[in-house]
Amino acid sequence: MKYEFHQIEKKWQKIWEEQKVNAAVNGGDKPKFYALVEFPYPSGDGLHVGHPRPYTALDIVSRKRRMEGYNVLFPIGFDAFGLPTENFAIKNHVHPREVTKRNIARFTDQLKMLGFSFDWDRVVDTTDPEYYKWTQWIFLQMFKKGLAYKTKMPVNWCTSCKCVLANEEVVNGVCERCGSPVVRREKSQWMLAITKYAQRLIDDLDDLDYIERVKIQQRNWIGRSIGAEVSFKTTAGDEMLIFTTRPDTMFGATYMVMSPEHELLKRWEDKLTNLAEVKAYQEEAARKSDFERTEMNKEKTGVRLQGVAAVNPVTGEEIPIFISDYVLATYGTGAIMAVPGHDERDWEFAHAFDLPIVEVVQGGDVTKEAFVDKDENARMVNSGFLNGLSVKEAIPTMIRWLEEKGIGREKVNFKLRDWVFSRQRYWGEPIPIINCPKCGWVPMDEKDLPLLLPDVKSYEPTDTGESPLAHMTDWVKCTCPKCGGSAEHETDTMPQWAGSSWYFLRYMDPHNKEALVGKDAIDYWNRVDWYNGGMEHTTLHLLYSRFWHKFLYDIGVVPTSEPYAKRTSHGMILGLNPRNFANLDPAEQEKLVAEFGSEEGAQKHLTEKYGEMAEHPIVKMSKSLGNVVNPNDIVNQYGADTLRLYIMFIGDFEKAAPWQDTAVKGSKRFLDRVWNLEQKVTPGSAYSKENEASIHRTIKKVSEDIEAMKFNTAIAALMTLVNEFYDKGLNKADYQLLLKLLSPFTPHIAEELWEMTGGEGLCCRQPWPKYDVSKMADAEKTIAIQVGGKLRSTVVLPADSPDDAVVAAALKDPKIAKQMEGMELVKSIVVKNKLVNLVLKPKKLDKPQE
RNA sequence: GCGCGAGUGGUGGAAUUGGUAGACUCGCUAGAUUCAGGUUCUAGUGUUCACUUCGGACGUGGGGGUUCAAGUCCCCCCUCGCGCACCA
Repeated sequence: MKYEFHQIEKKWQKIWEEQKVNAAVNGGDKPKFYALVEFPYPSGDGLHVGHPRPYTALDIVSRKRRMEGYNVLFPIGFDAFGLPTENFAIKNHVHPREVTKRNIARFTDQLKMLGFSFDWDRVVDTTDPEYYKWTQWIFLQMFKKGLAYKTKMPVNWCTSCKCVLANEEVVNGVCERCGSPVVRREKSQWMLAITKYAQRLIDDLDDLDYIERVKIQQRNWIGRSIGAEVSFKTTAGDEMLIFTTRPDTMFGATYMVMSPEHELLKRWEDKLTNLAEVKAYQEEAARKSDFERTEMNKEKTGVRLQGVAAVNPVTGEEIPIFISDYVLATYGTGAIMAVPGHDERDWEFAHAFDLPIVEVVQGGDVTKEAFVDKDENARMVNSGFLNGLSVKEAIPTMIRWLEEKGIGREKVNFKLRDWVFSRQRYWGEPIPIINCPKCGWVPMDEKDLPLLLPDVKSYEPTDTGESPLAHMTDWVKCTCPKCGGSAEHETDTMPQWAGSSWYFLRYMDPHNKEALVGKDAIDYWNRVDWYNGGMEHTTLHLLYSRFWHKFLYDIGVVPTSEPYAKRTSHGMILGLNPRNFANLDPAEQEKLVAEFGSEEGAQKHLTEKYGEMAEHPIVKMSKSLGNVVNPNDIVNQYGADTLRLYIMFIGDFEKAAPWQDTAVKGSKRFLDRVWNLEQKVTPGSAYSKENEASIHRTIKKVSEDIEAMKFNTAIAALMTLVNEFYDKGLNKADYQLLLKLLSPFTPHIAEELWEMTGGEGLCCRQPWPKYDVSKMADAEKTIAIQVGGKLRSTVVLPADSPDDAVVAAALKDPKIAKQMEGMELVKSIVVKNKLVNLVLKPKKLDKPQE
């Protein structure tokens, strides 16, 4: 019989669905396990081969857990609000809802085709009013607690999406999504006060089982620094507040700098004698995009304020104030004390403007460069009452002094900014807030939720920055819930990150009409046990959802302050670059070499033709390069099991890996061999003697590797086992063991062969095999014999042979005997069951050789 | 610049309480089977010298070091990827 994967896969997918083998139950005696993968954005392109990598990984874990007796919740859903759908809808004159429906249907088919063991009765769709009702509800709770507020502020404006972006969505000054330039605009926006949770978001990372690089990235993003806030008197009469991490260096503060946007500047207008110059600089700074402002190695520019100066509180000296765009309005207080001796930027600025540089910490040469080491043991100089103290002592001494004088205090500062939460687009959750001319911003009544998205004729974004909803006068007009007067709905919508910030809770209780999640359900499932997702979400979705969860914890909705016990991350699937010489077909290569003289010449030609990108043999998959792999094609050609196997075998799960079409057939070949192996099976209800040790070793290896996400080596171990079965023969018990181990990876073929060999019930419902360490060891061991650390021979000995027996056997070995000629044994090292190393030295000759 | 990670055959990648480097694939070579096939099987495949045999030398980005023994530990250097980036 042939391995007819198409039929087999359809057959078992149907049976699993009918028998609901993957349904999670809310409650029961089994231990619970909640495995989560990031739900997809249902794009018009359908699934690409990147999707199945994390899905297959947690599918394997989930299937193994079920076999181990867990009640497993492994759900899937769709994060379906967002710009691509809206843009597609605009271009093709279809309603985004229709587009979304079609895309979800397509994704569902594709996901089912791959045999993932999702519980399809728990599918969540963020654009479903029954779902976004609760997204809106959470927003209302945040509003009521003062965590959601509207404020006028400079925002990131994407010139192409015509929409504001959160800081997290701006990458190198361009839009994370479309790559267009981002400019600064003054706009009134809804904000979420994530900064109020900054401390907890950092501290609580310590107890979580996240891979380290995720923790590090979140810590860096939140960016906590400890220092002091100090107010400096000015000659204008008011005070200038600054933040510094180096209060110890205050005696070295020879000037001040504030950002061009600083609010004090407005108040000082009548005192500034060079106001025109100041204004010109402000305008110049405002015109620059984020990218221009943050370009590295930038020359320091600025303007000295004439007419106002500050007073250094420790030295009592009057020092000048500058404005410069190297000081950011959005960090700290938007102003700094400049210590050019001990800060690189200040040093550069001081040099450019010929300002005095004072050394206050010993250890460098401040005439040559800033000495920035925060060496705790370095001594203070030129620092009045701090002189002679170490940096370590000087910091608290200075803070105490500032507190006594009432002009400063210890202060923790964060890089994290509040979250810009409104978008001027159509396809998102409407913000359930009403603008009343009398009462201001008023929350909608909870019982009026969901606030439905209206059907609009045109959802094109506008250049004015107004939401498309603003044109829907009927929808906009409403009555104020507070005073009953006429009022207006907020017309901005929520960002795409809103719906995904709590979706994992909805899976626990997806059909609940009374609450976002029922108490029984949340008490039972508690939180996600294992969450796998992309590194690109570390400072976006992962951070946002932790924030929302902490809020929900604070208002008593969820029982845990953290949503995910464990977080792992997969590497990207890359593609071969068809424009790189190495990836051309041989005929093409030959032709180019003939034409350009050499491979280097040929590559140079390709680089000239296509640009620098052609230099890289492995690149991201992209439509424009035509190297995108569609999982449907692989399934059609080889079957879902082969795709699943290959995508897990491709390499280290956490690292990026290039898709190679030719390598896929190795996985197919393996499954063919598993299939054909059935012909060789002899009767037997216990593991055969000759395979027993290998079987126990393989069970251990596969079990442990799945937990460690080392799927590639787990599969290699299974391949080795199959190779051994071909060599040594196998019985039915051996074969069925193989099928059980294979079942999480390639469930369809495992199920079919299980049935063919007369296995009872379903393979996926068998208990996960156990291993016995005492049965893993071979009776005989191959011992390596080294001389001076170099392998010279091997010898086969009974397991656990005593050291002296090993040495004796080694010395008897003919190859070793040859090595021993003219030498004597100095010492020998034996590593049990592994090797013996003989250390030799030349024999002293008793009599001269003839 | 700072942080994190990584450099191993023709290729994807194994192997770190230091203990036989290259498991398991792809590719390639030879043979067999089939013979229109992207089929299957057997043997081989790090480089190199010897090649009649035994075998020898070298080999994990480069250079030092520790050790009976180093891909693994220590010091210096180079390259690449990712993240952050004037954060006071």
